[in-house]
Amino acid sequence: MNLLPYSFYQRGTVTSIARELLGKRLTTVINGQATSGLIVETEAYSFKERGCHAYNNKQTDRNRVMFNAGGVAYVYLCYGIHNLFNVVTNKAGRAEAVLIRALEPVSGQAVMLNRMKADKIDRITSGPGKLTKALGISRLLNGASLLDSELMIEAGEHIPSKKIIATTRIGIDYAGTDAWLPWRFYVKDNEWVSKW
DNA sequence: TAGAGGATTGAT
DNA sequence: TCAATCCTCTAC
Repeated sequence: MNLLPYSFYQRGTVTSIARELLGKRLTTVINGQATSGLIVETEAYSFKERGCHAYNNKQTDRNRVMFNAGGVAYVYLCYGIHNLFNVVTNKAGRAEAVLIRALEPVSGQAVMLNRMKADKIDRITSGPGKLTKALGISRLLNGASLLDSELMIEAGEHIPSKKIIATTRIGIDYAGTDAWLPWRFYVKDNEWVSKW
C-alpha cells in the first residue's frame, strides 16, 4: 500500500494533478467488498472557469466540499441518475477538482459485475457514471478522505507523458469558450477510456 | 415554492 | 436521437 499523501492533492495546478492521476490506482472497500482500478481518464475543473460548479467562488450546499483542502472526494448526482466522483485538489478555499471519467479494472471484478448486473467486464468502468456504480461509490462518500479505509488512491503505473492525450472536456457546452480548454486527459490507446 | 436544467447512459 | 429521473439552483 502506497497511498498518495495530501501534499499530492494540495497543489495549485489542477491540470498537473489531473495528468498525474492517470495510472494511479483507485480502491474502494464498501461493505467489506474491495474493488480497484487504474485511472485512465480524467477532467480538471477550477473555480476560474465556467465549466466548474464552483465557478467564480460560488459556494452552495452541493459543492461545499470542493472548498475543502485537497485529498477528499466530491460526489454528486447528475441527471438524477448518476453519481459522479471527483478528487478535490488545491488548498482550502481554492475550489478545484478532478473528475474521474474511466478506470481499468484491476481487482474485485466479480463484485463490479454483480453491481452492474453484467456478465462480462468489458467497458464496465468506461464512463464517470458507470465507474462509480461499479466501485460502489455513492454520495455517502461525499467529503470522505482519499486516505481512509473505504476510499484510497495509491501510486500505480507511471504513464509517460507521450502517452497522455490532452483534449477538450465533455458535456459542458454551456460553459462557452471555457468548454474548449484542453482539460481532459486520457491514456493513449487504452481500451478502457470512455467512448466520446 | 415552483420550474428549469444538468460534468450521463443505454436503448431506439 | 431521446427518455429516464431527481437533485440543485434560481427566480418569484
